[in-house]
Amino acid sequence: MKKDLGVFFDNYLNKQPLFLDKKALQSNFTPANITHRDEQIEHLAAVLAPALRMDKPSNIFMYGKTGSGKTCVSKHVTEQILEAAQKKKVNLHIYYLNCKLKKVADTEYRLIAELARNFHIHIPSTGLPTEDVYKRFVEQLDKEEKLVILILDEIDQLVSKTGDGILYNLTRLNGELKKCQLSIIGISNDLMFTDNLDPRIKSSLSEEELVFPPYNALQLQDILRARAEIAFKNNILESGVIEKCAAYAAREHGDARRALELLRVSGELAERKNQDKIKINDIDEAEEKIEKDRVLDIVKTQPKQSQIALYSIMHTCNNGKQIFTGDVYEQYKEVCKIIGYKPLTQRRMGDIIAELDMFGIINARVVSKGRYGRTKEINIAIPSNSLDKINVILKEGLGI
DNA sequence: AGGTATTCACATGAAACTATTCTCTGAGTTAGG
DNA sequence: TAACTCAGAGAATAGTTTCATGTGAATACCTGT
Repeated sequence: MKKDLGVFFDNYLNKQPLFLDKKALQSNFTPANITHRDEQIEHLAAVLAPALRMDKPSNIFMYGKTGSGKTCVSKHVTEQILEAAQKKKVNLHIYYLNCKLKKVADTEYRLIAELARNFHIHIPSTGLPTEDVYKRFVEQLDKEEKLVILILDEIDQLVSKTGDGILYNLTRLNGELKKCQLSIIGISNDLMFTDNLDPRIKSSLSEEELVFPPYNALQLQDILRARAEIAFKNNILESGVIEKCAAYAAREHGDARRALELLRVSGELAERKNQDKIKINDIDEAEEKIEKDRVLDIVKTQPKQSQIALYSIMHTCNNGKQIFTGDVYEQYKEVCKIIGYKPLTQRRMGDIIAELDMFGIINARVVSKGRYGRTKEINIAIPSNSLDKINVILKEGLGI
């Protein structure tokens, strides 16, 4: 049976959109002027400025929680300095790499390979010793006189995963380079990151440091207003909307990214409901939706074994009773038998449970029951109204 | 009663293993001169 | 003899397994009063 959607689409097109330019609320948007980050911008610019005279800028380290403007500031400053360099005909290259990107830059090999690819060297995704990749990279770099600034975002993730050898190698690279010079800008979410770093690396890498304090609610409001100006038509925000978004995000260590997302999703919801204004309770709805989508997305993209684990947890966890690792493992083995999967070891199970905990899908807390051992106490952390949906997804995915 | 020793049921760590994907190298093969 | 083919050695990586060691506190076991 085919339903005539013509009317629906006509309605959609006739509708006045609330958005003028949705891009301004998306996370990769770099606004022309950044609010409340003047100090950091100036500092970063001052550190990088020597590049315009072909002097190597100091390495710099930037700390700050997520959504405190680190990436934004660095992009802003580097764009401008690139422009200036072009005018002055300075051979300056700037590369931005997010070390968290799976399959792109999350290991030493891939990081260097990705850099090398920026210089148009073909590096295969595997098969080469890492040393060779370095060699090829250095060769290419050193072909002409130039300055390279490397921005490594979320560098803490990379180091915690693969150790600090990469940083050592990178800082050492300057010694091997004859014509070319390399500066590193490290960006980290973890404020304690350099504490457990080799002191030599630490000193050479953080010649300069830049701290990004979290935004407070008022600053978030300013940011939101500036972006809303670009993103929305005039007068479609009910009063108090900005304030509430800011307040929500301020609660979460001043994460501007969250605030913007909240505003965007609120707008989308309002638009879908054919409202001509964004109302305050759209925000609550938006927050719920964001959380729900996040969880759903995680559940869907988990590997099968994790899904089985989660399914087992959900089915052991009936009627809110306390459950422990052992219970889950027993149930898990049952489920595996039913759907014909080879069960993993309990050791692995423990890790999977820890992963699910990290995602915030479950809460797992180590408790000691004295004589009766030590284990993890597990609770489901999903709001009950999306439990059913997740159950369906899991059953579908596992073919039960 | 108060103190210490045990003991449980896993947690947590490190290293080794497996399977897959992909490269490089050099021996053997082929085809043209 | 140069070009080609192809097997074998070796890397990177994700996901595990194996082995080893750690651990918080309820209980069992003393000990002296």
